[in-house]
Amino acid sequence: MTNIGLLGELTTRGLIHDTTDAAALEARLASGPIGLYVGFDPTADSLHVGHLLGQLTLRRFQMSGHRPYPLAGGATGMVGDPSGKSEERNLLDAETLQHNVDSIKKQLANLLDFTPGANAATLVNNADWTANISALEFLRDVGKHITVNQMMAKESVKNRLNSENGLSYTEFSYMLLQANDFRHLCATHNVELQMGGSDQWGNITAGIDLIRRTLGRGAFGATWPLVTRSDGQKFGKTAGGAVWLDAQRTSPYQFRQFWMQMADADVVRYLPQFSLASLEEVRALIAEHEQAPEKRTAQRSLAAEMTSLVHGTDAAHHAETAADILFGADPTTASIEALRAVASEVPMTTVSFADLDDTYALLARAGVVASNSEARRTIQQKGLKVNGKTLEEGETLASKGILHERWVLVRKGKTSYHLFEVSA
RNA sequence: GGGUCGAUGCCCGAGUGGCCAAAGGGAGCAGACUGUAACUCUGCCGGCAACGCCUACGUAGGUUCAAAUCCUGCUCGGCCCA
Repeated sequence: MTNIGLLGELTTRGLIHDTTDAAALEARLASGPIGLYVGFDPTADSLHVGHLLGQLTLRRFQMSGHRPYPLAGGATGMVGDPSGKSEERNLLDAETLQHNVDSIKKQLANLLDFTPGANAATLVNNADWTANISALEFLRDVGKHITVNQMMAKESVKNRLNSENGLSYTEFSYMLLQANDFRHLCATHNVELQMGGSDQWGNITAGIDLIRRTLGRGAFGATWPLVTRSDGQKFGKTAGGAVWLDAQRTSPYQFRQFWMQMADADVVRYLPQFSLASLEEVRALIAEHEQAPEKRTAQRSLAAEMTSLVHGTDAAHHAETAADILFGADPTTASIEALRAVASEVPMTTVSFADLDDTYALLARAGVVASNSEARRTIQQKGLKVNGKTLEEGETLASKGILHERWVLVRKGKTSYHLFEVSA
C-alpha cells in the first residue's frame, strides 16, 4: 500500500476524478501530515448515502495520518450551490438551516476520530467566519481577486446562463464564498487540500487561485467521480426516496437492504470506493463475487461494513439477524429473541385482537398499503403473506396464528415487511 | 399593458359534447422466473359499504337531457408586440 502512496491507492479505488498537479500532491502527502477539508451543505437535516463518499474520503486520509476538517455549510447553505442544479434553489429560512446544521454536525462527527491528538478531526462551520463579514469587505477581499471571466467559465454557470431558468446573482456568488472558505481554513488551520465531488472542481480551483493571490502560497484540490449506477438511475435513490444516514428517516435495516440489493455490476465498483478494507481484501472479495455472484458475498460484506460505520455494530448485527429471519427461515419457528430483533428493525404497529379482524382497514392504517382498494388487490394477487403463509381473500390477519402470543408478521411482495404487535 | 397559445391522473402525453375514471408511454405495485439480482413474461395501477356509487381533466360560474371537451370571469405559464 505504501509503495503506491495514498493518492495512488485512491486512484486505484476509483476515487480520483481530477487533481491539481498530481505529482506535487503525491509528494506533499508523502512528506508529512496535511490538513484537508470537504464541505457538506445543510440542505436537509440529515446526510444521505451520496454524502458518504466525502466522509469516507476524510476517514481514509485520517487513517493515513492526515488531519480532516469536515465542514458544515452554515453560510454556503444560505446561498445555494448552482453546481449540478438546473434551476434556482429555494432558500431555506434561518431556523431550518440552523436545525439542519446541528443535525448534520452530529452525523459528520460519526465517522471520524475527534479524540485530541496529532491528527484529530476538527468540525468547522463556515458561518463562523462568514456571517459577520460586511458586503463591502467581502467584495474587496474576495471579489477583487476573482474575475468574472473565470466564474463564467464554470460549466454549471454556463449551462444556467444559456437556459431559460437563468441564474441569480446569489447563486452566481456561491463560488466566491467557497473560495473564501478554503482560504480561511488555509490561513487559520493550514488546510492545504480541498476535496469534493467532480461538480465541485470549479469551486475548488477558485479557492486555490484565491489562496495563491492573497496568501502567496500553493494549495491542492482533488475530486472524486460522480457515483453512477449501471442502470442509469441516480445513486442513493430507492423507490422510497433517498437513503438517509439518520436512523429515524432510514432504519438501519433499510439502510442495510440498500446495500444488499445492489446490482452486481455496481457492487464491484462501489466496494473499492466505499469499503475501508485494504485493496488486497477488496480484490479477494471481488474475485469471490465474480466466481459466484448469486451468493452476494460482496453485497453482504459491503452492507455489513457500511451499516456498522453509520449505525454502529450493534444495530448492524440486529439488522442482519432480522434479515436472516425475514429472507430465510420460517417465521413460525423463530425464537422470541430473533423476533425481537425483527421487531426492532421492521416497521411495527400495535393493535388489539379486535383490530385483526378488519384486514383491509388495518393494512391501510399501518401504511402497508395506500388504501383499502390496494389491500384488496394485493391479497387477490397473492401478494400478501402472514407468518410466511399466503393470505387468501376473506381470511383475517389472525388466521395464521399469533407468534409467541404477541406478533403477526406481514410480508407484502418480496421485500416489504410489517410487524403487528397484539396487545391484550 | 395588448395579442396569442396552453393548463389532463405520480410524471410525460392523447382526447376536443355522449361509447371517458379518460388512449399510449414512464414510474410504481403484485405474480411467474430467480440469487433478497438483472432480463423477460403476465396482471394491477383514483376512492368506496364495489356488477354499483362517489370524486376527478387549473379555478369559479354558465349553456345542455348530457361537458375534460362549448361560453364567461379569475389564477398561473409559454410565445409575440409595446
